[in-house]
Amino acid sequence: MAPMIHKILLLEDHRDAQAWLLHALQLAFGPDIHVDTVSLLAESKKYEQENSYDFILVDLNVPDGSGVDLIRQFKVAHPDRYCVVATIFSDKQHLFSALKAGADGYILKDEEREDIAQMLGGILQGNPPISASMAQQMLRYFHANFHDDHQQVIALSDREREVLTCIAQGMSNKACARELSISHHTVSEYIHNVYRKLGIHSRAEATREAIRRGII
Amino acid sequence: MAPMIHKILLLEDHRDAQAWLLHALQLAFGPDIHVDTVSLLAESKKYEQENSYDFILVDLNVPDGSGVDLIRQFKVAHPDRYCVVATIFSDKQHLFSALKAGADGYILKDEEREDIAQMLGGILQGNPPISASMAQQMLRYFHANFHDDHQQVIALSDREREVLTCIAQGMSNKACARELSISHHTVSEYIHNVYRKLGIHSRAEATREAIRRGII
DNA sequence: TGGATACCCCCCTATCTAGGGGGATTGATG
DNA sequence: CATCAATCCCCCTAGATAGGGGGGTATCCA
Repeated sequence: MAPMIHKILLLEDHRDAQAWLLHALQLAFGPDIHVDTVSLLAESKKYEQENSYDFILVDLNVPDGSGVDLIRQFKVAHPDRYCVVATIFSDKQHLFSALKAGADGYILKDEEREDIAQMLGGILQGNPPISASMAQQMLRYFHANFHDDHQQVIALSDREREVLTCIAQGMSNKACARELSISHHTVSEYIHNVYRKLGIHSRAEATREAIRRGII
Repeated sequence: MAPMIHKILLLEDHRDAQAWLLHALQLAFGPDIHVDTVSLLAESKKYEQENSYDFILVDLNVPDGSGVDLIRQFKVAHPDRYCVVATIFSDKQHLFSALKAGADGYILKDEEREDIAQMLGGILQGNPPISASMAQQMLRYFHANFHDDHQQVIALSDREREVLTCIAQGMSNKACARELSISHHTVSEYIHNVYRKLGIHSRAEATREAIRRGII
């Protein structure tokens, strides 16, 4: 990852927040960093293309779009450089769309400036700058699947699992039969068994189950 | 969440690590905590059932099984109490299986004792105790899907997306028609369009696409 | 000897898939 | 203003497929 952070792009449309975040950046990375501050998404994407930033700090709601677009552009071009969100949005939609776009951190602007600076600086030691409540959200994401996961897994036979794998990938019964070198009547029967065991009644549900079980 | 932490269960089979973690717990939560220390999974599960702990600190590899089982048991019984992993395993398999089981934190034992204590204590302020490299793993998990996600998303019309949502959940064309209050012939045409746009040919594939796109 | 598993065959009907039509409504563009 | 493209809605037919029911044989293992 980036060993030093000098050249920084800050996307933030509020004057006050600009100054506030700039100060936090200086606290985090020292006084002689170079920070380009822009207020609009379009502007930021242009700057990003024409310069080579070590680090970008991004607000999500800017007047002409979402900072997520900048994150995406930056991370496609520089997957190994850092990109952190600073926002007031604490909902999981904003969080996860930013993370999916490639954000390496997600800070809420209602924190103390010193805390923000410390979190930002931590990135150089490999410590992702993530506000406590956002880290909780991420944990909850993993906890969410756990109920489904550990309840008694209905056992499928090898053949049934193979058939399920095939049809969940969109194969027809005949294709599945060819694949497994059995008759399509037999395939049909296995599917019947799988449906009965899993309590489902259609291929779409079978696909969902297969994905949920990690079979495909 | 738990306002105070008094009664703690520590599952850890190494003598040295027991003392080390006990000390970290005292640094984090004060000297007058009560800590039951056990070395075996079976023992820990028994203790957990017979007592009411505010907090459990769990090693993953104990001689008679995996600490994940204790986490699961504890979190099923007390979803609102804290459970943190302390381990030497830094791979994502161990991490994610612990998180799925319900872990609220994941600490690597090669950290400084003061850092461990600080992370543990942070839980009372809602700050999940997660070692830096493990937090990075979690981030990478979300980044992983981003390539699929941002490649040009084939646009579906509102109606097409609604229909896709229905059939991806396993509804028949007729059920979908009832749901959306349109004729099943129309449903059939929308499905046809969706198939064409997404380059698929079956309901199973439609379900996969719908899941991949986050529609269901 | 029963039960679970794997494999095969036949039947039926309902549904789906893929074509072919026909319109109505928007919004942009010349 | 026309008109063009996109979107949305409806109808029809025909063949393929799926889902549910029945029947059977063979193996392996408790």
